[in-house]
Amino acid sequence: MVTRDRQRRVTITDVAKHAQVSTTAVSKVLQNAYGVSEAMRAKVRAAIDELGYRPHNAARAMRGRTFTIGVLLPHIRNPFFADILDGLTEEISGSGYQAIMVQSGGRGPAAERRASDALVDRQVDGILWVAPLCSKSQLEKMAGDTPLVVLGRHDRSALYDCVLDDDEIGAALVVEHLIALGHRRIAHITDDVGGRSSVLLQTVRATTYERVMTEHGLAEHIAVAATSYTEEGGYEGTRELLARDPRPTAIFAGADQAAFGALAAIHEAGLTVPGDISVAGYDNARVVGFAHIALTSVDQDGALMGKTAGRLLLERIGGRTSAVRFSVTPTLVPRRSTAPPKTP
Amino acid sequence: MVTRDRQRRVTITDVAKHAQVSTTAVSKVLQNAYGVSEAMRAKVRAAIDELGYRPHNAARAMRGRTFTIGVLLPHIRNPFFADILDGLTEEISGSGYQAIMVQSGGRGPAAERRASDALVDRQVDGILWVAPLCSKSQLEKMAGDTPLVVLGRHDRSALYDCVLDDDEIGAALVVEHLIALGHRRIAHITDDVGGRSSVLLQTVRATTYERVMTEHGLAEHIAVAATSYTEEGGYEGTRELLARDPRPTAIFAGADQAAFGALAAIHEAGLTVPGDISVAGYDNARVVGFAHIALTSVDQDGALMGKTAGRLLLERIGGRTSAVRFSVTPTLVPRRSTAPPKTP
DNA sequence: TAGGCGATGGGTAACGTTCCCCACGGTGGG
DNA sequence: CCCACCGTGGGGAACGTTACCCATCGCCTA
Repeated sequence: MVTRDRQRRVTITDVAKHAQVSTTAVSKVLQNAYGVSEAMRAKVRAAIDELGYRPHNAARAMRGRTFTIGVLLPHIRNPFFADILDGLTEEISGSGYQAIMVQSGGRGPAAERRASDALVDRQVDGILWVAPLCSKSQLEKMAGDTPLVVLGRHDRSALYDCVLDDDEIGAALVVEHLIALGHRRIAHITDDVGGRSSVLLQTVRATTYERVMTEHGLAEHIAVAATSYTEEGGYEGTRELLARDPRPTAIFAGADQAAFGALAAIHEAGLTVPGDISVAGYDNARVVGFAHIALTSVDQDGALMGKTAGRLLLERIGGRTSAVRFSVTPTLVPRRSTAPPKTP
Repeated sequence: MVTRDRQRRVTITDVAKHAQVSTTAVSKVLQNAYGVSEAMRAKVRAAIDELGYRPHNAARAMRGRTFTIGVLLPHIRNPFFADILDGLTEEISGSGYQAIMVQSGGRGPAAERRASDALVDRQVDGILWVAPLCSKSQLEKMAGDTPLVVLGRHDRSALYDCVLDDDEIGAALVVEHLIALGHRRIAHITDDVGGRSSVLLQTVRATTYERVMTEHGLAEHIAVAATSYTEEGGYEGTRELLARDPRPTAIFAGADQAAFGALAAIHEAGLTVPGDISVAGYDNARVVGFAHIALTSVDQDGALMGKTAGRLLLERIGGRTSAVRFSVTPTLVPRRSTAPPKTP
């Protein structure tokens, strides 16, 4: 490998020389530390501006802080994650921290592990982990190294904070909405890529679906397609469900993305929404209200969740060691994709 | 701020002690450097495994390399970016490099600047910058610090590589497709958030639209709504276009996301697609084929572009200094959202 | 007036890694 | 037999920043 002849960076030493003070003084100004006179502050600030100095992150990292927050996302295809990230960005902007994202999903637990290691190795000051699949003990191990906030997972730990929506309420809202409309043959599309652990939100949604169906005496109509929370998953799952006889009159997809795939499969089968089949999703990503077929969905305020996660992370970085659990209550947003079933 | 009592990391010194060799030797093994016997290699490898050693990234960064590639995306809402990232990830997986993402857009040029600075400050070994808005001189300045590949921008530089699709061909394909169907009043939705520089792909698409219209004697029907490549932008732009009299019979949205917004606005106005109005997008993000209304779009193979960008970046990091420009030829994917206009 | 104290500024040793050197031992050719 | 050379391994400085600790100075109090 050839060494690039990049121009030498401006360092804290250059600033110190230029301002005719010590590097320590410059560092103190940078940290807003105690024991710096106003005159010193001004002098150093001027030198920094004049030279266009920017702190060298790696050097800071060697001393313990990087002013970086790592975000682990399964992937970036789900628009709901963008809402979360917007909230996070809003919260940490102005705090001096910068968020970096890494994709954790798509290639199984080994990839997830690699991605989380990558953030730890890069010495980020805190990690927001969205929908982790790994074990609680692994999360706690990481929390020992780095302040950690977990989003979208139903467990508790004394070592990290949890931000989630109440998926039991959300899923129940959908199923009860469909039942209230008169549906009985209501099917569900779930994600089983990460297994069926009860801490995973997809498991909670699926279990709640089954519970509510049973409570309403509809246990015999329970029909679950276990694919994934993606367009492809929704498409395949729906094809599977449509092949059953009698076919469902409503489909509750565990995520909006899967619901999109469901719409495609239904259309391809020559059926209409909501005429022949009602479809509901979950997440209420901004796009679903804009879609041609406005999708009934469950809103869980991703921006608020992201914002809260950012706040909790900053608190933890600031020294809080007690654990916090923040849960938002989801609401149903009925739109045109759900309607009473045709009388048979 | 409280110092966390995180357990001390395993360092190269620990490995060296455990293997009873020097730190230099361990480093050499890590680098696959010349001058290391097979026995030494094995001994060090064993010690590394036994201790679970992972190199400390910040310390490496101080010496020049981080094994990190930075990706600057305007935002993560556009599913097309996910295709690019998949390609990049595929290419660099196994190379020892890790990609980290930063959002550059959403809050104007200052935010873009902050995001790019963040990556430079974090000493990434190379940067893939998707759809930058800043000036060429700023890009070249960055390229002096860090190997740079720019994706989706119509310029050339001796200092960085360019990956793009031929937007002239792509836009022409759409407009000619609509004209061939019999449309005359074809409108366009463009993005002018980043200004109207001719190096921006949105400008190229808009200019090409006007050129092809003119070439077909349809100059008087040119109608452009300048909003943004988002659902909201497509929605607002379409409302604006629908208010004209006579209203267009076809809308070419410069991006799929905007096309989704257009579909919503058209539906809201009580019109049908493609019955009353044809709609075409650009990017052919995977989701558009799945949507209920399958959208006519332009495919530019984001995965290939991402993969190529990754390759070029690795080459540049490896020492290549000559500039490369890689252009994919887009293809039209006609779907159900475009059809001949109603005879008036 | 001496001693102490608070406020400010600086010297310097780390942090973990790499890489430029140099040392050492063995081998082969003159 | 001596010297040059090659293959291997190690010593140690350097990267930029921070934080501990000490020095200095001016002022207040006993």
